[in-house]
Amino acid sequence: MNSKVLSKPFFERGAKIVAKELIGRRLVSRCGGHRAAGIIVEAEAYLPVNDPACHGARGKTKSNAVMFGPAGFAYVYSIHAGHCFNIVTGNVGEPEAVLIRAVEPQLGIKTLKRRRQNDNHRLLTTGPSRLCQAFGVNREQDGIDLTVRRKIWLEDVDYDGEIPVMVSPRIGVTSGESLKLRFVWKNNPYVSGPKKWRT
DNA sequence: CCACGGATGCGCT
DNA sequence: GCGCATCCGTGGA
Repeated sequence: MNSKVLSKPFFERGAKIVAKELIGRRLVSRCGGHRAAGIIVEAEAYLPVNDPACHGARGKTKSNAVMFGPAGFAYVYSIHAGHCFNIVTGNVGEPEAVLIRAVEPQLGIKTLKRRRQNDNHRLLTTGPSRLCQAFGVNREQDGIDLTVRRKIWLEDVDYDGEIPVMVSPRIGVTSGESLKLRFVWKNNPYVSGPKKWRT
């Protein structure tokens, strides 16, 4: 067991730097009694100030309350016909988070395929809603602690060289489009979005 | 109670 | 690349 769980101090920083540094780390899920893991290849930052796309921008509500709490907790919300998985960052009282948009499947492929009812490897965890479905994440995980090995957690991963990270505008946001807050593992096949924002 | 829209996904062209 | 199915939280009546 040489894998290190990412702890509070890692997340108690700005969403932008956390999003960038999460590229290449490992996401592990034990939700639903089955183990699944993947390498994060795409993440977006949502900022506490000057970011109209952030859910916390128009104040605290029952469903986004976790965003205003301490870092290192899960903020899960439903959208369209699925869910999105976020990690709260920064200070208490300031709504900021990192949205995990895609991972490269690593462990529990059979589980991922069954939950997704799809054999296409690229469609298992590419996109925030697909990722949640594959990893068994739903609103029941809203507010859980991500810094302990319980339901979901994140682990450090060792690499020989630098990870090639590319920056782009965020996907699907209708406000704050000019902000370059999306980070991807350059040329990784499991990154979502238009090709010009993957390479 | 009901209308509305969104950090989406799928199927079809 | 594009249209539309789908669904739940939110806010106004």
